[in-house]
Amino acid sequence: MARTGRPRGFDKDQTLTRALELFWSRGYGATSIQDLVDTLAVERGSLYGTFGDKRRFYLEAVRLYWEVYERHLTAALDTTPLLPALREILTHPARLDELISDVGVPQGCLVGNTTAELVPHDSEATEVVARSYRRFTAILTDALRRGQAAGEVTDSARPEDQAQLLLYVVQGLSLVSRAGLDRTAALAAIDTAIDALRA
Amino acid sequence: MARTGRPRGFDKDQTLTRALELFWSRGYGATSIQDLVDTLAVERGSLYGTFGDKRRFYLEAVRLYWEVYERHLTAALDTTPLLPALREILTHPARLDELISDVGVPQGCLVGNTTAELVPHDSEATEVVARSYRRFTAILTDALRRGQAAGEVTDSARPEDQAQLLLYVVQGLSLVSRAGLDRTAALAAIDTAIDALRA
DNA sequence: TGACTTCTTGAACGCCCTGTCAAGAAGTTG
DNA sequence: CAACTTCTTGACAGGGCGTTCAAGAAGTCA
Repeated sequence: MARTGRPRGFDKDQTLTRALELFWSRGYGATSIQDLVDTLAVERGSLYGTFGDKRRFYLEAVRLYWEVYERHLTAALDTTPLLPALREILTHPARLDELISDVGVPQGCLVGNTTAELVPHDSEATEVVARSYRRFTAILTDALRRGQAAGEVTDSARPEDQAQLLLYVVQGLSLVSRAGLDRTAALAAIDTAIDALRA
Repeated sequence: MARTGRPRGFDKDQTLTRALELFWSRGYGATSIQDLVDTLAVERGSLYGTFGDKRRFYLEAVRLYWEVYERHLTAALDTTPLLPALREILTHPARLDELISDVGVPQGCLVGNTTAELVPHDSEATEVVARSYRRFTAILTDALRRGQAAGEVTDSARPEDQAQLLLYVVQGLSLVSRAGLDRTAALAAIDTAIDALRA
């Protein structure tokens, strides 16, 4: 029994990455299948055959986005001292190193954008988003715990609570920046947050 | 010359308020004119005649939302001591006293939701949103300056920067809460932020 | 080669959307 | 009353949307 057939004429991962960029810059609703067909140079039927319908396609892109982001996050926090790394993470919430939106403007965090657009109506999207947030706080909690143990981070609050607060800060910055980024003000606010963590 | 005609059969302000609730709970794109017609019990033509097209209608609702919010914000901060009031503001970002969404779930801040959905593509929306953020930071900056002068708030950072950071926190909390609110964790994070402001 | 499987293509379907418009209803004014 | 203005109603147009599908192309396997 032959299990093979005509091979795909495009690279699945690369196509998903480019779709991610488009979804990221335009949002879910404002990105039509036709937009995807035009941008990806893959016909409708092939997209449906490969990725399922639009929603599945989008959610897959969000998962990929988070996967990449989490890798960067973990790598960045695996250093000493911690606070400069944390500052770096807060400073660039709207851009990943490998995935930069096609417009020059910050597009925010795709997970955050998804939260605003699909949550809480879409339960699957809610799961993906909620899990990303849990992962973020878990990773930061670990790092902050190490920071506290090393005497670098203040122990006036629990690492869990500091991490949760930083989630709010990074998502807030990411969102607000879409409306126009005053880089100086943003940096000053971030430094204020970092200073508050200092032991 | 007669300047009058048949009077409107519905209350304009009340209709706008109810439209605001619908837009708030569903978002711009996911709210169809038909939804509005059904919910508001006002026919399409009347809506178009009164509020213009969908975008103008929505932006008017966002302006109203902000107007109400700003009134509450100003009133809440016009008290001593400042920090409890600030805590109250951070605690309830997703609900206004007078405007509560029809679902039990937090729907976030309508300005934040607009930022995610229409900004930066829609320049008029960007203006409305950016101005709301500027007003928020201005009001909080004033309050924090008074708090610093009174010795209640730490002067280890400039009031402007503290205010900007609080904007991020409130917007981040508001957004993240849509994906499911862990009230205990949220409160702990907010207390962490408030404690960091204490002199 | 021929059978089989998978991918590609692009036309077509049905749906819902925003926005318009003409006819009628409901007021005010003189 | 008649003239005038404004609002209401709901059908309608036109377009874009997501999705499907049949026919053909391009591979593998025996």
